[in-house]
Amino acid sequence: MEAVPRKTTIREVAQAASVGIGTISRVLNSSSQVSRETRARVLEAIRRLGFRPNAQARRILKRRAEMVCFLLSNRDFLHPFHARILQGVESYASGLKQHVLFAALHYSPRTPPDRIDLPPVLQEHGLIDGLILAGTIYPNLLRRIESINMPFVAFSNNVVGMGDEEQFDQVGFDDFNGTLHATRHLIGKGHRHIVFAADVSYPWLRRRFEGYRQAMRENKLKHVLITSRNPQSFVDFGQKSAGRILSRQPRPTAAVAGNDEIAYGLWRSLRRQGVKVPDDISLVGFDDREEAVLMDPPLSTVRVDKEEIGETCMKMLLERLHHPRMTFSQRILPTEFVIRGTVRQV
Amino acid sequence: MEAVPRKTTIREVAQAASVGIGTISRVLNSSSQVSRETRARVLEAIRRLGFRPNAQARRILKRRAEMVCFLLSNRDFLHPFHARILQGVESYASGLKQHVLFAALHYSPRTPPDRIDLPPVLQEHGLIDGLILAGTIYPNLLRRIESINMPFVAFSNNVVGMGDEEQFDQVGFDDFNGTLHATRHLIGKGHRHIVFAADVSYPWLRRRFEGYRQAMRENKLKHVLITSRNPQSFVDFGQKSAGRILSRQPRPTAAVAGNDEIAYGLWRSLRRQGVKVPDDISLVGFDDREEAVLMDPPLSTVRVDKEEIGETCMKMLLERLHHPRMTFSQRILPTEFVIRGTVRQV
DNA sequence: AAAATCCCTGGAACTGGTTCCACACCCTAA
DNA sequence: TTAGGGTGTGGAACCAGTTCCAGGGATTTT
Repeated sequence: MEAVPRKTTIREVAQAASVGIGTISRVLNSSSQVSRETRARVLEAIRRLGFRPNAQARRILKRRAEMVCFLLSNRDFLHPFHARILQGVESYASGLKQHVLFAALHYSPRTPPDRIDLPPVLQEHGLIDGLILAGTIYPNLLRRIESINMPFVAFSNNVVGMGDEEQFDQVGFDDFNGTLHATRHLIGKGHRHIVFAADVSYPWLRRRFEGYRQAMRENKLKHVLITSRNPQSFVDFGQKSAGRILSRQPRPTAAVAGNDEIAYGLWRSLRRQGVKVPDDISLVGFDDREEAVLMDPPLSTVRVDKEEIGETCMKMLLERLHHPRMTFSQRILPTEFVIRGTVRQV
Repeated sequence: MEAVPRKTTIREVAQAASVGIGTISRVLNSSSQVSRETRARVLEAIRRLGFRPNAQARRILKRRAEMVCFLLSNRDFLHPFHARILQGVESYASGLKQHVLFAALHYSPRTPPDRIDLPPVLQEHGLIDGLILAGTIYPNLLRRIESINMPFVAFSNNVVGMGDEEQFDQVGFDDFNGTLHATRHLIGKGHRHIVFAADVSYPWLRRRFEGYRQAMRENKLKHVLITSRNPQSFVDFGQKSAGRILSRQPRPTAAVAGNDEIAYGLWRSLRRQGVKVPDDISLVGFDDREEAVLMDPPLSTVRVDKEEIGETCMKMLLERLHHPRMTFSQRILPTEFVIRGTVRQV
């Protein structure tokens, strides 16, 4: 490897400006203890020599990396949903001169914590100050993170198998109220036979189901859960659910899908069978992914502000770093039902 | 801010193992010059004290950050396309213990280079070794990057307004041959009246148009370029193009869209007007975005291996870092036409 | 006029690693 | 027996910053 050319150091600048090294440091950190003339002379020398302070050296002394890691776990790919969270993290972070590292991790929920092979960023020490966990999170990963004493905040909607006694900083959005309002909207439009389609073994889909059930119960309506066998994906789950919905007597006039992908699968399969959305059946989704607007008609769905989730994660992590002993907090961000074209009045 | 607890240092480990500090360093860097017994004693002390070497300190001496920045410019959001490139960068990088920082930048092509406000990562010095540029790249950004002497590799497909004399490392995929093969495929299926829909003022769409034109020319067919006015987006462009395609005499039997989004808009608008794809008109796209498979029928399109682009960018950047004086290189990755359901035999 | 205070400045000591040189020790060759 | 070579080890010097203390000079207070 070729040698990297040596850069100008603080001592050379000090020499050039005929001041001490301490003064240079004070100018760089805009401490007020420098007279106007000295500051001007130093700044001029800095400009002339093209000096740029070395970030690493400062970090050693500050004991802060001013860097956090966004860790995406168990996703074959950075979906737009998480991409937007990352974007939220980055845009908030960069305003505070904090940097964001991206890393991915694949692990099994059954691997013992100490066997989880963390990405290189987490193996080194002092590289990052904290961690934002996104993707599917199982208890063993949390144990592992705790074992290396790394402060973290988790995007909590995809947390699986965690007991209530678990304590950590988390940011999520309101699954329950999301479907509660969506379902109320359907009921308000005159629908009575409304089904819910999702695999409720996922905790977040279970919470959405409970929101739906609550809305049905408060209107004395019967709730119906539609599932399907061995789906290959959420879209496939939706496709397979369509038949089950149509075969019910009386035929439901509306369906609440556990997420937009299920809604998409449902929509596609219904359309193929000549069932029109929303003329024959109304449909609502959850998440407000990009595909929702692209559907025809565009999907009415529960919007989640992903950027805000990212921003809140970053904010909370910084608080944690400033106050390590602070009690853990949990933030649930509100959702919003967006009315597009897949719900009709009956 | 609360004080961060001091960590064990190499000197404490040296004391505990009754050896010199140099020996600890040698053990850490698995240099062979350490006897078996000494190494064992040191490792034991490291384990007992829970010592983890400070990454920053090493970086100062090595003059390498072992970190690169993935810079996404002028995108309102990290689309799946670029997300996959990032993923490719990260997965290749992490195998080599290199880290990837994510940053976003918005700038105008008309801002003078020295006025471009670079993200914090690039303002600090020594934080990263190099840069991977993705998103839309104008010459002024390159000037700016060059002015801070930061080695970089650009994802070249979205480079705009660059003269041929411009020299820099770039990785791209083959726009020209992509549409060339796609169009040949249509011709092979018996199509004669084939149009191309895109705004060719984008250099990459222009190259795709040229590939299409080449295929038409070599078969002595007339090429037709469809554009539309003031589109709000690529999808909208496609929607607005549908009418123009249908009004042509004789009516085209196939359309090559400049990208999948245009294809999607086209498909949606055609379907609304009762024109069936592929029965009435065949359609091919470009990029193979996630939406392509979701369309109904799924879209035949030109696949681009985004992960490979990312991987190649990272590989090339590392080469550049190892050999700063190496001549610039340009890699064009091949594309592949994937046959799905939007092309029929005529 | 002397003492106290304030502002500004220089630079030694420090951060936590790596590098390199000197040296001790053992083994082999002259 | 002595010279020469290889291996293993200690630790000073270094990297490029920050921190802090001591001290000089100007200004204000006593």
